[in-house]
Parts: sequence; structure tokens; C-alpha cells
Amino acid sequence: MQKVSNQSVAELLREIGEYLEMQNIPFKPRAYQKAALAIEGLEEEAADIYQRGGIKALKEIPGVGVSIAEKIEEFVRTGKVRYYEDLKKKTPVNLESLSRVEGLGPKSIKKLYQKLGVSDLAGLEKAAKAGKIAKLTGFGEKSEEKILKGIGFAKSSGSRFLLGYMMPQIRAIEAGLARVAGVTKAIAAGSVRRRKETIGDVDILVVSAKPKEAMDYFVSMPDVVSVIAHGETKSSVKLKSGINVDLRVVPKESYGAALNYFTGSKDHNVALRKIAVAKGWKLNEYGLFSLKGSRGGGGREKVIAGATEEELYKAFGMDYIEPELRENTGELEAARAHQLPKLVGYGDLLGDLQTQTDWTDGSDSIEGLAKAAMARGLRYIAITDHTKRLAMTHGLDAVRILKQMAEIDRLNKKFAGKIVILKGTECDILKDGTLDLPDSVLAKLDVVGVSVHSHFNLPRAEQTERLTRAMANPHADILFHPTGRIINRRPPYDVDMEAIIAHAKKAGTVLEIDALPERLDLKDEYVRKCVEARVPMAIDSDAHAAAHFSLLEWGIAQARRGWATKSDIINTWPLEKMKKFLK
DNA sequence: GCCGTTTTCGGCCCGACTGTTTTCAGTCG
Repeated sequence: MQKVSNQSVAELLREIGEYLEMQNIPFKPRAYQKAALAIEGLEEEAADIYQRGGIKALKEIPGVGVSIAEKIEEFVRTGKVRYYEDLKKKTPVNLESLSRVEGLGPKSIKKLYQKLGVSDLAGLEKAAKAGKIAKLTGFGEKSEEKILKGIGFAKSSGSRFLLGYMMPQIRAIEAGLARVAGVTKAIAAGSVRRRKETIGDVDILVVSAKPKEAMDYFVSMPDVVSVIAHGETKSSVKLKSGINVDLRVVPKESYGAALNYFTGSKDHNVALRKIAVAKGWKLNEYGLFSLKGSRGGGGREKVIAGATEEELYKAFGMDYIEPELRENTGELEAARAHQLPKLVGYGDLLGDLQTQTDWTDGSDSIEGLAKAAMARGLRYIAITDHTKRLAMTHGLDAVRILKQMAEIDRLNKKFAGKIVILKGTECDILKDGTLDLPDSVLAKLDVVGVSVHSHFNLPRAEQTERLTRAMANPHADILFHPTGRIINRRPPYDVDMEAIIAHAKKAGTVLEIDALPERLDLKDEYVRKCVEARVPMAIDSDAHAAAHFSLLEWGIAQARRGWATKSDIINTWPLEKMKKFLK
């Protein structure tokens, strides 16, 4: 039995949903999409849940009922789902790649297949370049142009994986290796350790007294689909998810140097090596060496450091540099001057200021979210459901949000002393920069988040003006996912972020770091600009289910990559201080 | 296909925008 990852289960359900949409079947597509979203956010592997408790346990997942649970069962047991295969036979196309093209939905994909035989990106590009698409009824010059543009974007961004969603698999590999006899250390280095938002591959280092056993375990892991290399110190495999993973066994005395070398970034390493050379030293993956006396092949190299990263940086007269900072953007100089920031820690959040419940498009109740937040050690959360403009989510209008506020009052009494639930909103910013709820309602809320979900294509000046107008609302506390990008799927809307940051400072509006792995919005470079401009930020999970609080980790990682400290992040502050700061 | 303060059947998925049309289909959030 091959173990299936949550990502592959989610992808399967999502594709089933899209196939059903091709056939104009109502409601079901949405049910499959919701289930896919829930599976993606799980901490535990769905395959493990099934092994542990069968269909019954799978049904506990919100959005998963008998029918979907049975399909997951079939997928886990056989690696295939009959229902899906039958759907795919009718329209045998590469849905995953085609639907990454912006503006292409299931209906268009079906039409392009039936009329032009398009089944993948290459075929789509050929048809578009030949001008065949524009001639189809329902399409035209502009759609063809848009498709070509979309192909370009899908191509340029499709090959990297989202860290937050890959990490459970990576950690499972680390844990598996750590259990192999002789292994004393197992850690993923590279962009994974630097917590980049996307990763191209995974580099894992192992210290072991029995390297062969670690290698043998590694190449026979259940997710491995092909073994690219299988040697004594290095092996390389491709996993079912499509990602390549390398494993290197390094000697104990070189562990620090190897970890440093394979963590990178390349720019950081090059700069560090240059400093070493200037001192008459040599730095490589085996250690930091003094070359004095060895010139001309005479004397021996003397080891200066190598077993730990701490001693390595210390040898350079530097403070330890956190992996998230290693991009050669000033961290080496700061480390030497002992002026590195004390980064916000992975356990520092006291609250979460963006969560959605089953009042709109979330899958858990307010109470369910509050309990999950408590279990995570959070002291406060804001409930920020969508507003009516986002009709698809059944967004709240003034009447329903007042009802919700009463419900929150009731729950706050129930949970007194344990957690505080703040009344909030993710209020839509309309085209002209006004908000989707009246000021009289906004005034009653503790946390007013505002965000853009429409008109992504406004010209830069107009979009910037729209956002600044929204932020200037006397009740607007936080600008949620400020640039609107979806990694690998949609570029940010065209907006002058320098101006937005400057305006945030002036208007006293907080900018959000949305922790969803596909958003991570603000990105690191803007986080750093906020830190420099002293514009406070909030790290929010954007949770749509109780399990999503675990995603906060990726928002914290992003903040750290942007050099943020606790004082930069308002939801590391105690509740009273945080509330006082909001408008 | 899921779910339950409208509760085991029947409601949910609405509205704006775009590009194609001249009244509408498809996409997106």
C-alpha cells in the first residue's frame, strides 16, 4: 500500500469538483472543494486517520461525509478512485496544469478539449499561438491574449512547492530518519530551513554511525517513486508529490559546517567564504580551516570550527545568524556589529486577528475555533467573517453581524478567564475604497480588517488610492493580505506598496502578514520595509477551520525573514496593549 | 455531497465583472 499525502488527496477531490462543474452539476463541486480545503489544512495525514479509525474517523473531518470518506478510503487502499477515473475518461486532460491558467475554468477547458483537442499547457499554447482559440464561439482576441499571458505565468511559477503544505511530509521524513539505528541528527537544510515561501527541492543532512542504514531507509520510504542516486554519503529520490529530496550523511565533526553550507543561501555562503579568505582561512562543507603553514603543501590545515554553526559564526567574531536571515542582505555586518534583531519567536503569538467561521465560508463554529485557539495557547482571537459583497461566502450584513456579536458575548462569558473572543470583520473594500459595512456597525467592532476581493486589475494609481481610502476609514484597523497575491496562481494587484506603507504609518493602520502558505502576504521584503518604517504588523492564520491555526507558523517564518521582532507584531502584545493600539 | 437553532429532507451558490455578445456564459472570490 502506497501512502498518499494530504496534498494528493486534496488535489484529487479538487479535480473531481472541477469535472463535476464541467457537467453543470450544482452543489457537488463546492462540496468537493470544501473537503479538499479541509484535508489540506489537516496536521495529521488523512491516510493515517483512515488507518486509525476507518471511514468513521474520516467523517470527523468537517466537509467530509460518507461519500467523500469512501473515496478517500479507496484512494488510500488502491491509489486510485474509480469515480475519478470515469470522470477523467470523458475529458482526459491535465486539469492541474490547465486550471492554473488564470481565467480558464472547467467549462472553457472542456470546450477547448472538445473543439481543439487541447489537453495540456503545450497544446493550449499551440492553439492560442495559431489563433485557433479566438475563432471559437464564446472566445475572442482578448481571451486568447489572456490565455497566453496566463500560460506564461503558470510556466514561470509552477515548478516550486509551497513550504507550508510540504512541511508535514518533510518533518515526517526527518522523524523517520531520526528513528533509524545510528542516526543522531536528521535535519532539512536549504531553503526549507531558511523558511522560504516556496521550495524547489529538499536537502536533508544526517549524522550517523551507520550511514548505509540511513541511506537504505531513505530510498525505500513509501512515498518514493524513483531513486535517482543511492550512494554511501549521498542519495537522491523523487517523491510522489513530484519533489526531489537529497540525503547527505556528514561526519559529526563537520555537522555545523555542512549544515551552514547546505542551508545557504548561496549569497550568504559566498560572502562568508570571502571573509574567511581575507583572514587566510578556508571555509567549506567540512569545516573552517586555517591555512597558515600549509602553503606549498608543507604544513597541515588546522581546524578552527566545524561541529556546530554557533562555533562557526563565533570564529568569525559574529553572533549566531538565524537561518531565516541568511540572504546576504546585511545580516553578516549586523552579526559582526552584534546588532542583529531579536526575531519574533515561533511561540510568541498571543492572539490571532483573522479567522472565518461557519457563519460564512469557514467550516467550524466560533466556539470550535475558540477551543482550538486555546489548545494552541492563544489568549485572544478575532472572529472576522466576510461581508455581504462576498456573496458566495454568504457574507454578513449589518443584521447578521449584530447577531454574531451577541453570540460572541455569550461565548465570552462561557470562556471567561481562558480566552477572549474579539468581535471583528473582514470587511470588503469596494471599488471606490469605501467599505461594505456602515461606519455605525464598524464602530461597534473590536477589530476591523479590510481587504480587497474584487477589481484586481485597476490601474496602479487607482488601486493605491482605493486602498489608502479604505485605510483612512476611522475604524479600519488592519489591511488584510495587502497585495492580494496567491503564490503560483495569481500575481499581486498593481499597487504602490511604498505609498501604502507610508500611509499605514500616517493612518495608524496595521498591515497584515497572512500566514496561509499560498498567500504569505505581506512578503518578506515588505515586512522589512514595515520594520524599517516602524509600521506595526499582525500575523494572522486566516483560519477557515480549527486545524488552520497550525499555519500561523508560516506567517511567523515570513515575519522573521523580514527581520521583525516582537515589538513589530501587535498580536504578540498582551490584549489590553493591543486593543489600545487599534483605532 | 454535506449538513442540522429552517434538522434527516431540502437548502446550499450569489453577484460583479469580462468578454463575448445584443442577452448571456464563464470565471472568480
